[in-house]
Amino acid sequence: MEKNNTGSDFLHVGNRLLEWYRNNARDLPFRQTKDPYKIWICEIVFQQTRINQGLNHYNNFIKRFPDVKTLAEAEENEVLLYWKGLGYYSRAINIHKAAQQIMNDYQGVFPAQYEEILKLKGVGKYTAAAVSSICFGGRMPAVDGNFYRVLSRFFADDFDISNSRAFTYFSELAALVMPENVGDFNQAMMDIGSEICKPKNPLCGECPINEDCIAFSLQKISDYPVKTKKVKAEDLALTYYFVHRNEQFLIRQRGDDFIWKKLFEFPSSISEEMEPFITNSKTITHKLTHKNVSIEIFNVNVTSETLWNDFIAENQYEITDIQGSHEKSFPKPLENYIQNSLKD
DNA sequence: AACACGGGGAG
DNA sequence: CTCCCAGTGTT
Repeated sequence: MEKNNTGSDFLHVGNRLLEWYRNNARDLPFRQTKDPYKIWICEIVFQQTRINQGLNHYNNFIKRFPDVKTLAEAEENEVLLYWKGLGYYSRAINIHKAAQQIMNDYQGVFPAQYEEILKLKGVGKYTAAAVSSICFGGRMPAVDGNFYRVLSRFFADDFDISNSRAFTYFSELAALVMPENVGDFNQAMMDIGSEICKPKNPLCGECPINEDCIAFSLQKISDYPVKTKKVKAEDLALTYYFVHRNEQFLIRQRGDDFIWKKLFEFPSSISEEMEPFITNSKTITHKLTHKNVSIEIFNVNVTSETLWNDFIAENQYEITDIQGSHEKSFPKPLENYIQNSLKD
């Protein structure tokens, strides 16, 4: 029996995954490069994000910010603009800070060591393992949701993936099947997980390792992975005023706490004198992972120049053109609201 | 150790 | 509707 350097009897499994990957790898823009900058960006973009959902954002981002230096020198708001609609906006803030870290702490040269990559803002164990293995021959498994699913099924292992020790636990399982080429192995696991070993209706008949898959042999695929923790969404009610005059409207930038970090929004209140200018209101419901958001937006058409100027003087709102609003990063529901207002 | 953080697509 | 996705930071 062949053994790999962990002493396990599963070397052939890793090799079958690599062979499958050579013939079935998805043709993705970041598959033709080992530029650590591009691999890093793609790892961040695709955190908790399907490939189809983030592909345009990735391509646009790389086109505008082709290297670390360009990104580090950009304004944070422009980085956020390229992240608009992707969600988890702290990723954009951190990716920008990390670029500046690389300029300041590593003379602009992307660090090659796992431990150094891990120090970058927004880079955790998964991303550090992925970048170091794909670009620098590192040997850490890039344990993500795909690893949890593939390995829990392969070993029919009921370890709870919502347990905070799951990353370490499945890293050890991964080491049992990990071949010499860890970079390709990590990418092979991602593709197997998304194309074959899918959450629902997996294509076990086409799986290159189905002969050794215990859950498959037991017809218990749907029992894995085990995940006990359920997220409950709470209600969140927001009120906004779309205060506009002469094709312009008022906005302000959110803080870096709570939801929609650093994105722009409308005023949450108006003065009493403004109330007569409210023409209508609209309630939008929007689902976030942890919140059911209900947004009531009042349309305020300020026909009085005096009141418009007074309101702006009394508050620190920014004035922006409705036509040019695509140059700011708004939360998705507000983005949609602005787009609809353009049609009127 | 537990929780917050977006948005979209599949079933 | 529910689940889950190339996870990380904070408390």
